[in-house]
Amino acid sequence: MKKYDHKKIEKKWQEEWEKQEIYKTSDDLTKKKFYTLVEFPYPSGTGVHVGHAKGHNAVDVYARYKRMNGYNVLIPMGFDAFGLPAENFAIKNKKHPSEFTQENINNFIKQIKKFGCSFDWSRTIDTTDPKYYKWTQWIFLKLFEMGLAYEKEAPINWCPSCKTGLANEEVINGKCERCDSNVEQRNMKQWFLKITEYAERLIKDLDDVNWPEYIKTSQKNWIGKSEGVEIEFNVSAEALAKAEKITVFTTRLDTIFGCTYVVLAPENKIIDNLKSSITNISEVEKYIEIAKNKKDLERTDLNKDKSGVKLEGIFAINPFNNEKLEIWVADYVLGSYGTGAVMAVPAHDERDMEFAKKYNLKSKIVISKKTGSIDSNYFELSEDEKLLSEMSAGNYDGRVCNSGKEFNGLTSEQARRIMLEKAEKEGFGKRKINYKFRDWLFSRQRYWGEPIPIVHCEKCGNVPVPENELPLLLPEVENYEPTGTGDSPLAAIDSWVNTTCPKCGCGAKRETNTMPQWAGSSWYFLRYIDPKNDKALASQEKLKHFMPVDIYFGGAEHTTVHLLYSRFWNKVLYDAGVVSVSEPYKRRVQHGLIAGEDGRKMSKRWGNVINPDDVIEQYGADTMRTYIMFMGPYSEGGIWSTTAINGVNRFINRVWLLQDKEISSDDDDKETITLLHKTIKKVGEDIENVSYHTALAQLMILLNHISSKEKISKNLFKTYLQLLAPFAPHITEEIWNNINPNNQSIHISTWPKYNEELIQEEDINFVVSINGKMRDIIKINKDKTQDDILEALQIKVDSVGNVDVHHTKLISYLEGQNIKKIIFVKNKMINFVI
RNA sequence: GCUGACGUGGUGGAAUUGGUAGACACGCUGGUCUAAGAAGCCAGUGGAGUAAAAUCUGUGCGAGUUCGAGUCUCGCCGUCAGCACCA
Repeated sequence: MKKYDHKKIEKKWQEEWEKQEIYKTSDDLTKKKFYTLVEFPYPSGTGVHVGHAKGHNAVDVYARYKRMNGYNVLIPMGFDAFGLPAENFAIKNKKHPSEFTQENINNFIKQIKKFGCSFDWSRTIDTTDPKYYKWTQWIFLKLFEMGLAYEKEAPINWCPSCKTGLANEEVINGKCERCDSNVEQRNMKQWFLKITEYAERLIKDLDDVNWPEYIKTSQKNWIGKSEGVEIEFNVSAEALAKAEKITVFTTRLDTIFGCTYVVLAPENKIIDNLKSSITNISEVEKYIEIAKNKKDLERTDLNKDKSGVKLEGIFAINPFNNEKLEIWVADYVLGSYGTGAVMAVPAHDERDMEFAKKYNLKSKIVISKKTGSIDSNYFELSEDEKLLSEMSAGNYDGRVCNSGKEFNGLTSEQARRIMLEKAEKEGFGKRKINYKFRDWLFSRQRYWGEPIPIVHCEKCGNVPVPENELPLLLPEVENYEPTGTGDSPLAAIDSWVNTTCPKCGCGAKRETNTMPQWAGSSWYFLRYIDPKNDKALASQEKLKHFMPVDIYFGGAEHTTVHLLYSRFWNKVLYDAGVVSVSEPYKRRVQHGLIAGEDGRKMSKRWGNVINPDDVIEQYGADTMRTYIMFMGPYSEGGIWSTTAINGVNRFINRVWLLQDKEISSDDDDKETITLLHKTIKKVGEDIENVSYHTALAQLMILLNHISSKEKISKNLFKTYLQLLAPFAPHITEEIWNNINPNNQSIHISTWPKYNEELIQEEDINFVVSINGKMRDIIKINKDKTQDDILEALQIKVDSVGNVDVHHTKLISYLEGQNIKKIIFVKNKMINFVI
């Protein structure tokens, strides 16, 4: 047999498959569908990297397996092409970003095609194509119409280097996700999407999807649901024009009798209302000014010393016991969460404790571990430091004490319920749910994004661009550079900005901000279903048929960004009656990063980047695909190894050499048949579980076995090729055609079935152990009883445990011993306890 | 700090319900082929021990449950990921 020439053969089949259109998804809605998806790439100038190869090949293995199982598989590929690199390139080279984008897309297609994946290229999408973003804009109008898109002046995250606003999801540890610059706060009028309105459903519907638990937990943490109570404290002061109240949010109403002061965030507006009564107002204002000037990072640094100022001359009244409480302003309380005010209970909260210690404030224990018998009054914090630090740390539930007859002795949980009832009845408190995450900041001050289809009219306010005027095209602009003033480059094009109001016809101005990069990817999975439709984002019928995505492959970096945003958009479209499922992705599989050979993240800087093109050139796509899938569990990362890929290349070449075997018309021997059926079962199950590395290990075991045979049956050979076909599509197709000339492609052949009866081996390895230690293994027919085994071992045990043994290996262990017990597990083992 | 996951040879990693630990592969060692090398192919490969066996020991550390623990329970130690003053 000639050496396997991967260059020639892979090219030949890639062309042949494209010609025959064997991977084209049928629009026949009577066929059972299977929708496999992988995140679409951003077409960067540097081309594809091994991360793409990992995700694309993984989805392809799954798709090929499902296709061979008779499904009409949808496996599309497209490009998420709006974004800063193209824009930065445009700024530098004074060229339109679309030129650069198009070049990169073409290059990506060329490179990805070399992987040999079964993507249906006729469905390719590009988020920057006006025919595509027409529908991105259409969805925005839906959001606007439904009251889910609104404009508001608010402090937002601003990246000084990218010169644009950012969503909270794009800020990592106070830094811009893209460029790592420190993010600043700016007060700006911006567009927001009301994702918080969907918070509850975004949490609850996670119960219905097959996702790894850690992603669900991450999303839940990000949303940060917190159930608690808002309580109003009256403010008492000498000279107050009108009655004022401070509302606090707490999840620990059961500790309210332990409240010894109230803290306001520096941003809390109520301070203005109380101004006239605060005797040290200048000191307070000075503190607020300092706090405002602090960067977010400084304020949220846990290690920093807590600071604050007492508001002299005024008090808050605890509505439960009418105690007069000091009021403080301190920047450890966030203005953006809850009510911007908290009740401080130093004995049961670590942060309050730290603050109280610093300023020598009082504390009181109101939750006891035991029965509520602690009966102390206020005491100095220094008195029992150990006890206090124990109680304040974490969520300390126990029994209520020091809280009045009405409540003492209740469990924390009971107290929360009964106290809330009282608060509601007397009108100073109500149940409240807060979420950590914020509405999605949706406007960007950059050029290369979808224009927001809104017109600002002095008379009519914000008016949507009529649907029939979509797409609202990105205008040509002389300068792509962001202005940095908070205006996008679009604002400089007077002819575009000045327009007429679609409602009243008066002169009006266009919105000049663009959408963030996340917009196009928030719904792309819907467009693949019907990519050429110009009447709707996709036809209702097709959406109903193909949604949801059955399995979605991608990277771990999208856990709380893309995955959350796209779930939100899908739900909005579900509510709008556009899509028929409320969760877009039934199953999610995430993979870890492949690191360079030196163990570091692949980067030009380290010179450790592996380029898929080079790997394919050297070994072929089949070897690359198989190697990446064999590296280890798919969800884990891994370290690239040029020696390990050699091993896989050997495996592929040994498959090629199977053609040297004589093909026999006889059946294979029993052992081979058993192993074959075991392999069919395991490979199928492992692919379903995305445990590709163990499927391949099994295929290697079978190959090792048949390599030792002189002859193999045609059926065995064909089946083997089919099992390997999802991983190594080219070489299997070539051999398949060599042994079955003019047959249809292996990739649309029917996946082999296994016979459960043939898997059962007649002879099994039966373990004999003494006191749990393995001492011998005997080969014996299956389904033997304990007596059969004893007989086979030539062992007799009488009723009092005396043993008569002739089995040579066991004599030294059992002779003269008294058997206390025999444990027998059918078809597995027997254990003598002596 | 909190939450979650995980600790198995020189390396990547296997191991239904607790029942032969280390499958498969890399690497390494020896052999074969070769003028030589590369690539193949054959054999070996957790550690200790032996001429070879036998045997002992072994899944981060320490205890426990069990006839039997990589797997279950508790306590440490370590690694990774997410969150990070959210009251």
